[in-house]
Amino acid sequence: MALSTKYSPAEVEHKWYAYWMDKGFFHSEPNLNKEPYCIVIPPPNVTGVLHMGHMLNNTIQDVLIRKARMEGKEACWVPGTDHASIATEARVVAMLREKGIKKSDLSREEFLKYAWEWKEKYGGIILEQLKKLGASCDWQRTRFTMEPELSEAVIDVFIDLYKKGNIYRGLRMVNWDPIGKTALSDDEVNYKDVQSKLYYINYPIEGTPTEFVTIATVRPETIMADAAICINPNDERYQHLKGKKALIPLIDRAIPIIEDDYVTIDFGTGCLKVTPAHDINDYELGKKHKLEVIDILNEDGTLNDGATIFIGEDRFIARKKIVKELEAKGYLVKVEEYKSNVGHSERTDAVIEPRLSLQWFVKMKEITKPALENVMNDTIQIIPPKFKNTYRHWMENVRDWCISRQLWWGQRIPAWYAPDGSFVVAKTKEDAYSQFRIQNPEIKMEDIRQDEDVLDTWFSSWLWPISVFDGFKDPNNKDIQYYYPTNDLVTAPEILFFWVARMIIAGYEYRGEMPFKNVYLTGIVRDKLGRKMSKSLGNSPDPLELIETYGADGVRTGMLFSSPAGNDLLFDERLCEQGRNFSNKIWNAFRLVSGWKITSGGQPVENKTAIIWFESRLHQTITELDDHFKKFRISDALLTAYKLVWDDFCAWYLEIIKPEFGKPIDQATHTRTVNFFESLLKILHPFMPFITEELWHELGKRTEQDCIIIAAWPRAGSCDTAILNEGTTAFEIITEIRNTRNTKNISPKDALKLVVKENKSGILTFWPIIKKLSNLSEILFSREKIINATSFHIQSTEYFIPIEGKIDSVKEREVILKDLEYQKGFLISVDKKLSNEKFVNGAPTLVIDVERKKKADAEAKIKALEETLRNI
RNA sequence: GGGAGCUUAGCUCAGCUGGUUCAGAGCAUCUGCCUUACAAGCAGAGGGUCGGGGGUUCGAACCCCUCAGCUCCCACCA
Repeated sequence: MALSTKYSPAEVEHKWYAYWMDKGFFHSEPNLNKEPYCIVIPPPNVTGVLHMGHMLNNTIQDVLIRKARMEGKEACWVPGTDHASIATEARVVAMLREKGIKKSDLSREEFLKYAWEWKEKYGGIILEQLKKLGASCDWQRTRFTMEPELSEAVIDVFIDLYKKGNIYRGLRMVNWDPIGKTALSDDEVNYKDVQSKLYYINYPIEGTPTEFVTIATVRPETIMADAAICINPNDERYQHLKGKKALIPLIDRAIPIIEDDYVTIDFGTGCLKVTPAHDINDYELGKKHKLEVIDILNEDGTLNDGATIFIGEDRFIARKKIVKELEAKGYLVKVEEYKSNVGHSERTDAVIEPRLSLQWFVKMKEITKPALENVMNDTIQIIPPKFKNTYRHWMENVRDWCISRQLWWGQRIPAWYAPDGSFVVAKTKEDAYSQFRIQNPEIKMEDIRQDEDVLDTWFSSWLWPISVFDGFKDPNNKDIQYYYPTNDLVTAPEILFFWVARMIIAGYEYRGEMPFKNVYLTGIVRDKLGRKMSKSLGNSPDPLELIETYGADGVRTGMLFSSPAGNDLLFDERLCEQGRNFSNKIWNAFRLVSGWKITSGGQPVENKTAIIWFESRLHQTITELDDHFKKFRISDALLTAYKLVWDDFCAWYLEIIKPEFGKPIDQATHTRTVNFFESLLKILHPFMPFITEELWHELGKRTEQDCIIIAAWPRAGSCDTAILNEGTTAFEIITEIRNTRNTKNISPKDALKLVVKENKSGILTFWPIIKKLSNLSEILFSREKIINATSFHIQSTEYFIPIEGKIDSVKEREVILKDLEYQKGFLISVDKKLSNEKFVNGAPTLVIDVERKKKADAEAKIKALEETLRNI
């Protein structure tokens, strides 16, 4: 059956993925005879579906793991998902709402039952999608951050940190998400520029109702929570107000006018309303001046009784109503447009409300020390290194980490409370009970209740590189001893602090060792206009559709064609098209090679040369590839392989050895060519796993286990630079001849004669190749003048192509004169350099030798050109 | 406000220690080809004052200063 000229990936991909799984090639167990290589996946949210960021990220990881596997390492890629407490809980709440169930009507247990059901049903989608991409994860090791063993680890770590005094409970201003109804850590808040309004409001002075103090605020709905007006003590304008009181409009509550140089004189009106319950800075100011904290908001962002007016209204509706009333009663002075930076919840996008509450915190100062040190001294390497500074900046200014969340989906905080409010931290209620009994022998088991809150998701994912290993708590556990520390971590720079930094902290805290050696930070995938790909913009292509259109190999190569580490990737679907075209090119090269009949006849001399030449190119390229990989230049590695296959193998090598149509190829050349093809497939396999596996099996008879996925990565051998240089010259000659045909309108079918103007003819072993690829009838070597010929120069050698009647001597002269002019100019600049004493004294001899050679070459070429000119 | 980075061909980007013809690659473009592996292709070609200015150096895309534009991270002054 004739093979189609188009490669169709769809049928191949499913087949090989299933085969690899079936043969257990993805699975890894500790093997002391082999060097381990381990990657843990950045666990995607259980709520997630595959997006372009995942595609990039996981393609890179798969390239690395496949390369390691081929290098004979015990390659282990641990997959899994993250329970993502806020995001998942929000999904489940939404799902319940659709069913007409309110979360508030459910008990904790009932809700969690729904949540687990949801997770079982939808939680694995993304992992299934990764398989389509070809991700060679060890699926037997799939982990979930909330499975029992991992959850237990989280609780143990909490208790341990508490005992060490690194976890505490405290009343703090936290970022409150009124939609999620939970506290967020600082990192979960996104600040966005929002066009808002600055309201200037008059507060009457107590006792002198005609006198006012004007403040400016963007949040007029919080005036009922005001505890003071603050002025700068040095502000000349307000000296008369010192010691007086102001009345809050609408509610007429008197508040003191205080002084603090925190207030900027020339900002706004120079008067600041102080609202300790609803602003972080005001809270600090309030503490300093011992002001009353008046909380007027409920946890869902509506006004509470403390507000005394507009009770029950949403904060933003209340704002409008209050403004209206202030205006009606004459308190509103003016309104200005104002751009302010407003915090939004990363998960729900709600406007963050600073809120005072009791939360749990991790003290960061001490435990971050080894994590900072070992990144700065490159024990852990961050690629690209520019992120080291960002990392250091964060680590040096890190604040305590708020880890409690007012949610149900997650690991519940192991703190237990007695009716009197005292608490203990314990793994079980029984433990807590016995601890309480020491203080209070009267206490009853049923009086003890557990903290309602759960832990921040990152408090579980920071243990991921440790907790993914079975039985990791056992000090003699083989898995963790063998695989830890893992090798490379590939992730997006966005989660450098959320996750990467915290994993490093936990790694040193709990294993005394780094969790991974290298952190490779990918870029952010943007569209070709530079916008971040997002659902709301609708500018992100569906990865699965892309795979369907271009094949997984095509999409993988498309992603990698332009993704230097840490630089954003402007994704263009055309890159995938290029990847698909490359698959097709490989496919067609295979069609050519597989279609040949083999003869036992002799090997043409040009084939011998071609084989020596290509072998050198191959080895040279493998050396380059290994270097690129070592430096995590994945994109460069791919491009290097791409050029080797397309240019060197297909365009040169195959064209040289290709027999005339219908004629057979000699056995020796065929065997070597198949070997070369196999090496190329191996080099390509990490990037394009499917087509390479398919062709690997097409190219030879294979046993069941003989798959390219575990074939040995080619070793770089010696490389004959002399032959490579000869090849380069030969290809230049061929290109010049083809160019001559193009410009002179000579058909490739008309044979030409080439005259080389030199007496030494034996240097280049490539003459037969030149003859074949440029369709020459003969090649002559002569010092004689050649008439009626066009010519070109390669280095200082001149070549003639006699073409009767096609010579335009005026044009020929022009071309040569132009070249001559350039060469003369070049010679002058070289001469100038060489006659510069400082250069000759200052530059290394190697550089000077090069300049001397340049001079000699230029002189020879000028001489040759001048001679040609005389002959035209 | 603090920090980091970017600016090289129409586009996306390499350029690693200042020195080989160093001004590169891929894509796109143009010209000619459906030539028996491939038009998802083949053979050629054109295209750049390395953001502007200044300096250091025998020598600068690369080091320093300065100006301009862009991006990201951190902080959150009402």
